[in-house]
Amino acid sequence: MAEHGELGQRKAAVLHTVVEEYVRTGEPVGSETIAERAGLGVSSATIRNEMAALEELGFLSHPHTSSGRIPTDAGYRHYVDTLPARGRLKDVQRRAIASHFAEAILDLEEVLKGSVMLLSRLTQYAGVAVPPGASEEQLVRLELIDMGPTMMVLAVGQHGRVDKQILDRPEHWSTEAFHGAERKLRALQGKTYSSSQAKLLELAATVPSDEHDLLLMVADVLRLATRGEHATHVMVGGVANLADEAQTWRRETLRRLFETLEREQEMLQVLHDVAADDVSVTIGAEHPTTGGWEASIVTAPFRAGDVNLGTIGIVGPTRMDYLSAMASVRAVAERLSEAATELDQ
Amino acid sequence: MAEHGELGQRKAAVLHTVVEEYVRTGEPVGSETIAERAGLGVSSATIRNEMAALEELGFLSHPHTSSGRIPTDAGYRHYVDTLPARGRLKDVQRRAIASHFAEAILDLEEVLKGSVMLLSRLTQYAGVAVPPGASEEQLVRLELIDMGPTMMVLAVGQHGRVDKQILDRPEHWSTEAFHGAERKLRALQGKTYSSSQAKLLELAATVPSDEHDLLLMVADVLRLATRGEHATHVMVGGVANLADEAQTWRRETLRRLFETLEREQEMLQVLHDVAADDVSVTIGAEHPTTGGWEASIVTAPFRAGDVNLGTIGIVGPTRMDYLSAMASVRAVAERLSEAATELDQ
DNA sequence: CTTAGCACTCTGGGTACGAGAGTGCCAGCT
DNA sequence: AGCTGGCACTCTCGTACCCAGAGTGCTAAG
Repeated sequence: MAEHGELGQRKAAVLHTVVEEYVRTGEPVGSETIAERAGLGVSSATIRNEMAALEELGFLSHPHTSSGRIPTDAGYRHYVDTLPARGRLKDVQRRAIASHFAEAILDLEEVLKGSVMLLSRLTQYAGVAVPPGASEEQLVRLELIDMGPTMMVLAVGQHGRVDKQILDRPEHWSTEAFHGAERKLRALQGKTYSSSQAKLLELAATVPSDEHDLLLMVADVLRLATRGEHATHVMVGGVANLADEAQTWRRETLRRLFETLEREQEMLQVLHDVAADDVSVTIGAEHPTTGGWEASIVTAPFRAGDVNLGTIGIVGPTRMDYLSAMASVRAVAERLSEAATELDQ
Repeated sequence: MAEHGELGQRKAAVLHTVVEEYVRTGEPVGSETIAERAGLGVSSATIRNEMAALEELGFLSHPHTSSGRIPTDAGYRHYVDTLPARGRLKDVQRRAIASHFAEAILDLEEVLKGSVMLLSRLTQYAGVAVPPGASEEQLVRLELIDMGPTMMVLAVGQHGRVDKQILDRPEHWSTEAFHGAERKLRALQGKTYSSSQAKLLELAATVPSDEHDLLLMVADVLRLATRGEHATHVMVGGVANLADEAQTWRRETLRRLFETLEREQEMLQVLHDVAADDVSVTIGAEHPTTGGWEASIVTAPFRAGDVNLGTIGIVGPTRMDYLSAMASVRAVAERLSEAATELDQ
C-alpha cells in the first residue's frame, strides 16, 4: 500500500485517471469516463464510491453537486509523486532540443536565454531561468574605469559573464588612490570571483581611506555577481503562451501572474524557495505566491560537474501536463548541464 | 473649416465627444448622451444626423443597427490630429515624474529601464523603449580578450554602455596577430564608435589575413552597437497592465500582442516605422503589425542636444486615453532628453 | 436647417423548460 | 464483504421566448 501513497492501488489509479483526463479535456471528469478509461474492470458505481472517498480525503473536488470531479492541489501532488515512470519526449521535442544544443556553445548566458524560449515552445507554458552566480568562475578582467564625474567597475568572467556598475566617485578621491586600486585589481585577474572579493576586503583594511572606498565598491560588485541566491535577474520567456490560458483565469489572477513574472526580485524569491536537487514541482497554493495565481512551477537545477549553477523551468496553470512538462524541463536541464560542464574545462 | 480637418466645427465636436465618452465608459455612445455632454445646444435628432454623416465619412461605426456609435481608427486619428491643446498632467503624475528624475543620473540604460516602468505606471499601459545606438559616443575601452577556445570582444562607451560578444577563434590564429590587434584597438580608445569602426575597416586591409579577421570581428561588434535603427534590443515593461484589457481582446489578438512584445526584432521594426520627430501616435491598422492586435502606440524620441538617441513610448488598446498618454510620453521624453544632454557634457 | 415624434430594431436580462450528465444511495447478487 | 444495476435527484447548458430599454432613421412641421 505504502507505494501508492497510503491510498490503495485502485484509488490511486482512479485519481491518476481523473488528473489525466481533466488535464487533457479541461472538463470535470465523471465516473463513467473513468470506468471506461482506467481499465480497472469495475463499473461506474464502484468508481463513484472511490471518488467519493477521494473527495473525502481531499484529493478531488466538485464544481457543483452534480458534475464530474476535478483534482485539488493535493490531488495533483499525489499524482505527481506517484508517477510510475519518467515521461518520454515526443520525437519532435527530442529533435528540437537536439538542434538547439547542436551549435557550439560560446556564451552561457545566450544559451540560457535560448533554453528558456525552447522550454516555452516545448511545453506551451512560460519559461523561466535563474542564471549562474559567479563564485567559482575566474576573473579575466577586473577594472575600475574613470568616466569623468562617475566611474565604472567592470568585471569579466572566464565564461563570458560581464558585470558592470556605474557609481559616483567617492567623496575623497585622488589620482593616486585610483591608480593604486587599479594596480591591485589587475593582480586579481585569474583568481575566482569569491576569492577576489575576500582578498579585496582584506586589502581594503591596509590602505588609506580614499583607496579603501574604491576597493570596497569593487568588492560589492563582486558580491552581487557571486550570490546565486540573490542573483540580480531572472529570465522569462514565452509569456505569450499563457495568453491562451487567460480565458480560464480570473482577471485579477492574470494580472498578478504577469506582475510577478515581471518583478525580478519576487520571481527570484519564488524560484529560490521551490528549487530542489532534481526536477521539482510546486503546485498552486503549495507556495503562497503561486497560490495567488493558481499556477504551478516545474524547475530543475543545472550544474557544471557537480556544482549547482542555476535553475531552469516553466510556469503554467495548475491544470498542467506535468508528465510532459517534467520530461521537457529535465531534458533541457541535463543538456544545459552537459554544455556548462564542457564549457568549464 | 480647414482647421477642423475639413469636417466643419460641429461634426468635429461631435466626433470629439464620441471619442472621449467611449474612451471613458467603454460603451457605444448614443445621440442623447452627446446632446447633453457636447454642449452644442442642439437636440439629439440633430446629433443623429451628424453621426450618420460621420459614419458615412468613415469616422464612426455601428456595432449593430441600433446601438450607439464607436469611433473607427480614422475617427481616433481625426480626434488626435485636431486636439486643441496639449494634455495636462495630474499632480500625482507630475510628482512621480519629478521624483523619478530627481536622483543623479549615472547609467542611461538604467534610467531608461526605469522610465519605461514609470510610463507604464503613469498610463496603465505597457511601456517600451529603444535604447540609444552608440555612433557618437566615445570608446573608453575596446578589447579583445582571449578566453581559451573562444574570444570576447568588449567595448565600453563613455556613458556606461557595454557591448560584448563571444566568438569562436578564427581559423587562422596566431599570438602575434592577436597582440597586433590588441595594440591597434588600444589606440582607438577615446575615439567614437563610428569613427573607430571606419578606422578598423581601413586597418584591416593593411594587415595579414589572420589579424585581418580579428579586426573585422571587432568592427562588426561596433557596427551592431552603432546602428540605432537596428538596435539589438527593445525594453518592454508593465505588460501586466494589459492584462486588464485582456477580457476585451479576442484570444488570438491577445496572443499576438504578447508575442510581438516579446520578439525584439519585430518590435524594433514597428517602433522604427512609427517613430517621428515629436510625439507620434499610431492607431490600430495604420501599421500592419499593430492592426493585427488592435493596439495603438504613442512614442516620442529623446535626444542629447539635437542628436536623436532613441525612442520611448507606450502600447495600449486603440480605445486609449490619447490625451493623457501623449502628455505622459511627451513629459518623460523631455525629461529624458534633459538628463541625456546633461550626461553628454 | 432644426426638431419633435414615431415606428422600428437590436441587445440584454429574466424566465421557463427539457435534455443530458453526473451523483448518491439502496437493495440485491456473488 | 464487496460490487453492481437501478433509480431518484440535482445541476448545467442550450434554446426559446418575452419584455424593457436604448438607440436609430425618417418624416413632417416649425
